[in-house]
This record gives sequence, structure tokens and C-alpha cells, in this order.
Amino acid sequence: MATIYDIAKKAGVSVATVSRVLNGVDHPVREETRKKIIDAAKELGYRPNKIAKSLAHRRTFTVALLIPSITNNFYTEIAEVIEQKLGEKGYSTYLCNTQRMIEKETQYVDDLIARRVDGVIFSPTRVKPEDNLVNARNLEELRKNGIAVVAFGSHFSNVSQVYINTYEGALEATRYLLELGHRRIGFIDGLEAGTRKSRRRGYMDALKMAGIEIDANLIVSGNLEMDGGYECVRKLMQIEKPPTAIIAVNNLMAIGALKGAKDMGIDVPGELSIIGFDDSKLSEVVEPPLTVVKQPLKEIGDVAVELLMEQIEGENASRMVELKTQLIIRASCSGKK
Amino acid sequence: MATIYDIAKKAGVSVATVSRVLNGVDHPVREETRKKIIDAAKELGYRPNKIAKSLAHRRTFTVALLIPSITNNFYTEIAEVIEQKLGEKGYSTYLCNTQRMIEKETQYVDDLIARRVDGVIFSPTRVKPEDNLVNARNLEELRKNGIAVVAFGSHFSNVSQVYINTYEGALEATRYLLELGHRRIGFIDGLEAGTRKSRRRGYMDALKMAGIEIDANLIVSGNLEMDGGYECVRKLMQIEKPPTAIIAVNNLMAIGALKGAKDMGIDVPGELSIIGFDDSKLSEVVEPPLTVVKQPLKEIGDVAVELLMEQIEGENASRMVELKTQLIIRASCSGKK
DNA sequence: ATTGGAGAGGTAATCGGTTACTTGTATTAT
DNA sequence: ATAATACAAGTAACCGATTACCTCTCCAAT
Repeated sequence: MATIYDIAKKAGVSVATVSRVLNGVDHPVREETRKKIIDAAKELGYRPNKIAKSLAHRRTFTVALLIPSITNNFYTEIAEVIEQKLGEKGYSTYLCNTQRMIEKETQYVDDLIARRVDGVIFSPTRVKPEDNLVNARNLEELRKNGIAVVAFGSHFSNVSQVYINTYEGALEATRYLLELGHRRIGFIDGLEAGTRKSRRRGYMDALKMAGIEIDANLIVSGNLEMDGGYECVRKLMQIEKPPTAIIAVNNLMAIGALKGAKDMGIDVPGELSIIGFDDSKLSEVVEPPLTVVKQPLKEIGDVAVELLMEQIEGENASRMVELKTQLIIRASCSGKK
Repeated sequence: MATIYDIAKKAGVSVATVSRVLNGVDHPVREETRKKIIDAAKELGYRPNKIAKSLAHRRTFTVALLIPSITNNFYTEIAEVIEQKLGEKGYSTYLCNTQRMIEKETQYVDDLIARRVDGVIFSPTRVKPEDNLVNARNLEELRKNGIAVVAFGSHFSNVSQVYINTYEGALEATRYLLELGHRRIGFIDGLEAGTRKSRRRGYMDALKMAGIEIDANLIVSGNLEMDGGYECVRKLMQIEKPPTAIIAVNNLMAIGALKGAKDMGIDVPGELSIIGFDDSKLSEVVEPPLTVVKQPLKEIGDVAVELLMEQIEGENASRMVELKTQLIIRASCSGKK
């Protein structure tokens, strides 16, 4: 492949001039010379080598988006807007999918440092509570190596982040079910059993405020995929006094729960109301369309990119932006008679 | 950040030795020296610079996966296996999403060449028939610049590819509907109206062989997303003699069609049978679960990586592998009375 | 006539690694 | 005792760019 040296030789100039012309650097060059260089580059089918450019500039103009899953629309819809926005700003996006495996997260972090990405938008992979520590360590490692970081989907200290107030979302959803007359409300949680889990807290607080005692049997956990929701609903509906409504902490689990209920011959919303989290096209097409606590996907992406750019190109103070959820009422909930 | 020069100084050796130790090159080094180097590297928090490595090696150990959509599970499920397999072989994956915009495909191709990826797994973005030409040009550009390429999702000459025999898939699906007694079968196509579209040919051939004349009114096109299917079904059901069964060319369109039919008050499968393409988790959770022509996602990914590795690391003869579809019968079709 | 500065372009160090080739020493074979 | 060889390590060119600094002309100003 042709290099700027080849072009320089062919055009009879030095590489400095070639570089200047090809990059539009502010340095006077005669029109005639410029043309010779452009022509030579074209003839040689010259392709700039970004590897070399990156090495010289100590900038790669690459940003990584590190997420737990790529088959979950929640993440891909965010990914799409992030990639779009970064592209407009001249950055390429590395999409890194951990498949919810914490070791892969660490592997990726090492690789991203080695590749000298300019920034990382980080949504932690957390299946077991201990993963929390690994997440924090990975984040720290990135920052220690001078990489700008923005996080979303969880809490960290001292890092720019987009924080979605899921506590209030869960609170609102639970209250909605209470208003409909439900008293036994189940909660389908993810595996990442921590202490300060906001969705669960929102759910519990709403119940407490309504003077309803919390029944541990009504809270079950599964993996964050459809089968997790499927299994959870079966567990919930087989306890002594099964719930009349259920909240699931993400989109796929809600859909899995819906399917599980149907397979058990339970009518939704007739016998069981279901509320999911994370709106996506899917929630609309299932039967019945799901009532969900929507997280503002597009905004999350927009804000994440903004925060990252502030760090890469501006003052690097870390900042936190809070976004609110919104309850989208569709047809998966009904009043308790 | 620390470089091998820093390590060399700290350990009192030359950079050559550092490089050898850190990369496990087959060259004798005294155990004592090795230890000094390892320790120095650790103390300095050394992180290898893959940019520099790539420049020196003229290999990036990066492969790009260039696809039309990232919010369609068909692609993300393939992406997941590809990324997994490539990772095992020591390659990082660049996931590039064109959002079905042909200009983005070209932009990406230019960028990938500039980034000197070792290979590209390419699924063409094709919305209008003319895009075909752009796809071919992009492919040629990659190859001209010495980048290994594997294509899937369409036909190209002289490139390794995974070819899914969708002609037979469509043939089989149509015959299935014919056996159920349907005579008026609608076809929901994508926008990419070409001449030699295999799914459509399979559909038409099955009808012809059954002695049924093709009614152009039964063939409509839309975009490849849910709303495309949604609109198409409305069109189809409003013609003079509407179909009693429909085949849609991809997963999202089938789901959109299902939703569209429901919204029109049409019972599926009672009044209308629907068959989709591209199996994915979604097809199972909609109501009724969709009968689909399944494309072997995992195999597509596996084979694509195999073919690419053959080119990058072995003899670079281009090769074509044909995969078969499979009709998965669920509950969205019923016999015509 | 001399000086100063703008215009046009070149030289070579640098980014952080890899590696072909060379060197010096210790061991073994003859 | 000496040559041959293995071992252990170093030197410096190279990968493909960028860019600070330098040089040479030419022309206007004094």
C-alpha cells in the first residue's frame, strides 16, 4: 500500500508537504504543488493509515461502548444513538458485548486500554453482588490510564454518569398497581442481589407507605433474560397466596413472565397484571401490549455522549445527570375486583 | 504512560530484551533478567500499546462486522456468536451498524481500510436496487486494499460467502401453506426490489408448480422493520380478494404484520395465516407464536469466522458454503376451510 | 543597499513498539 | 590450548504518519 513517502517521491516534494496538503494544515502551499500531490495520491490509490496517525497524535478518535448484552433491545437502542452521535463528532465506536460475563468485562477493559481508546461509555455487567467490586476496579483502571469514562446503569463515585431514577419509576409503578386495587404485588428481580437496589426499594417503599407489609415470598429473582422471567412467574404463581400483579425489573423478564403466565393458563391482565421496565418496540407487540416504566433511551445516549465529550475535549470535571422514567400505560394491567 | 524504554531503564536492560520477555518470544533470557523485567513492568503499571504493535506488525488483529441493523435480533444474534468465536482466536470485533443507510456503509468501508482491519464480515445494506452496485464497489475496495472479506446475506462473485438457501426456504413455506389448503397467499417483501430475489422466486415457483397463477396484487413491499410489515398487511387485506395466508421476508416484518392484522380485528391464525423468516426469541413470544423459516444463525456466524480465518491465516482461496433453512411450525398458520 | 518578514518547502526527531543482525561470554569438543 | 557453539543480551533500522524547527527566495520598507 502507498505511503506518504511514495506520494512525496511521485510528486517530487517532501513528506511534510504531502502531510500538510492531505490534512489541510494551515501552512502555505502553492496551488500547483497541491495539485501534484492530490493527483499523485489519487493515482496511487493512497489510503491514510490511521494506525500511524494514532501513534503520532496519541489520539485514536475511538470510543468504546461497553455493555452487558447485545441481544437486548434496551442496549442496542441506546447503542444506535450513541454510535450515531459519536460518528457526527468524528469518533468511531467500538461496541463491546460482555454477554453478562464479568471476566469478559475485565478482558475488554484491558484490551481497550491497550488499544488506547479515547473514552469509554460503560454500563456495568453485574450478575452477582461481588461483580460490583470488579466493575469499580475496571472503572478505576480505565481512569488511571487516562481514559475518559461515562457510566450509566449503576452508581459509582467520582465518574461522570447518566443516572436514571428507577427508584421513583418503581415507586410510581407500584402505586399505580395499588390504585388499581392490588394488594399482593409480586416483584421479579434480577440476579444481582445487592443491598441498595433502587427498583426494589421503590417497590418496597410504595408498599410500606400504603401500610402493606412486605412478604418475602413475593420477591423472586432470575437471570435478566426471557427465561428468567418465565421461571420467576411460575415460582410466584405457585406460592400459597399468589400475587394478582407483578413488576419485573427489565423488558425481557417482563415478556418472559407474560409468556410464562399464558403457558400456565393465567389470563393477563384478567387474572394477573404485569408491569415491565425498559420500553422497547417489543413491549408493544406482545399480547397484551405491556405497561412499562420507560427509561428514556435516546436521552441516555445523548447525555452519555455529551458527558464524554466534556471530558475528552473540555474541562474534565465529572458530572452526574439524572433522568426520569415515565410510566407508559398499555393493556397489561387491570383493576382488582 | 510507561513504555518499554522505561522498563528497560528501570530493569537495566535493552528494549529488545524487554520486548522478548513481555511477548514470550522464543529467545533465551536468564530467569533473573526475566524477573527484573516483569517486576519493573508491574511496578510501572505498564500497558502494552497495541497501536504501536499494530504499526510494527502490520496486523491489527481486528475484524469488522458490517451489518445493516443492530436493533434487529437476526443480526445481533449472529453478531454475538461471531464476536465470541473471533475473541477465542485472538481477534477483536468492530461492530459497524449502517442503520440501512448505504452512505454509512461506504463511510465505514473507508474507515475500516484506514484502520487497517485484518478482515471484514460483510452483510450488505441494500434498500434500493442501485445499492447493489455500491455494495459491490465497497467489497471490491476492501479486497483491493488487501483486506480479507466474507459476505453473507447476498450474492457476490469472487468472495468467500455464507449462502443461505432462502429460495428453498420460501418454496417450502409456500408449499406448506398450499398443503393447508390456502390458494390466495400474500407476500410481504422488503424494499430492495431486485430481479433475482430468491425468496420471492421461491414463493412464485411454488405457486406456479401448483398451477396457481401469480397475482401481482398479492405482492407488496415495505421497509424491513415492524412498521413496514404493519403497513403491508393493511394494504394486502384491503384488496378486492384478500389473501388467507401471508409470508413475510424477515422477522420484524412478520411481527409487524401480525400486529397489523390484530389491529384490523383479523384473527390469526383463524382468518389469516402468517409465516415469517429469521427465527429469533421474538417469534416465540408473540401471540400466536410464529411459524417461521429459520435461518441457522449460529452456523452462519461459525462458518463466516471459519471462512475469514482461512483467508487471513491460510490459503486465501474464496469459498462458498451453502446453509439450509428449516421450517419451524408454531401456531400462526391454520388450515383453510 | 540593506533588512525584515512572508511565502514555500525541507530535515529529522518522534510516537511505541518489533526484529534482523551483531557482540561478548561461557561451555564444550577436539 | 583452541576452535566451535550455545547462551544472553544489545544496536539500530523500520512500521507510517506528524510537526518543530530550519532554509531559501523574493519583495517591500527604510
